[in-house]
Amino acid sequence: MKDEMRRTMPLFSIGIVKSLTELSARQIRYYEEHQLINPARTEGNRRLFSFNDVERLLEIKSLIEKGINLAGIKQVLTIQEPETPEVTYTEDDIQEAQEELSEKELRKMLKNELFQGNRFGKSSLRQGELSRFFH
DNA sequence: ATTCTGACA
DNA sequence: TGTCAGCA
Repeated sequence: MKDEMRRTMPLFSIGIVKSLTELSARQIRYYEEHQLINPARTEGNRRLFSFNDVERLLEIKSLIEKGINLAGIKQVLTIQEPETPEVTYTEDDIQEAQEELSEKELRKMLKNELFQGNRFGKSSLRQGELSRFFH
């Protein structure tokens, strides 16, 4: 599996992204409205975020914390083109990827979290949202 | 239970 | 941005 595929694969619900980024659902949806991210959708219209989306959100968050407004962020981040018919993932692809999500990638994300100044390991991991990713 | 869109005391 | 409504 190519690396690009690994990070564009739609995997996370907005709930997981909320705990991963410490951003509110309101903010995440708002940033999407302004084309800062373009998460995929399930048949039921639920958003599915990729590693790329989460990384972009973390970048957006850090910029917001530095007092930069959306106009400024749009200048910093390359605006993502809405529909990109590049690659299409079947639900089986997504389901399989969510099950095979490696610990290595999670480490990378957790590392990013720490780098961004967030802290896990505590109550931020409600229920077991991420437990299924640990084999 | 969770997420979605629209709206605003 | 928060939050509540009314759906799916």
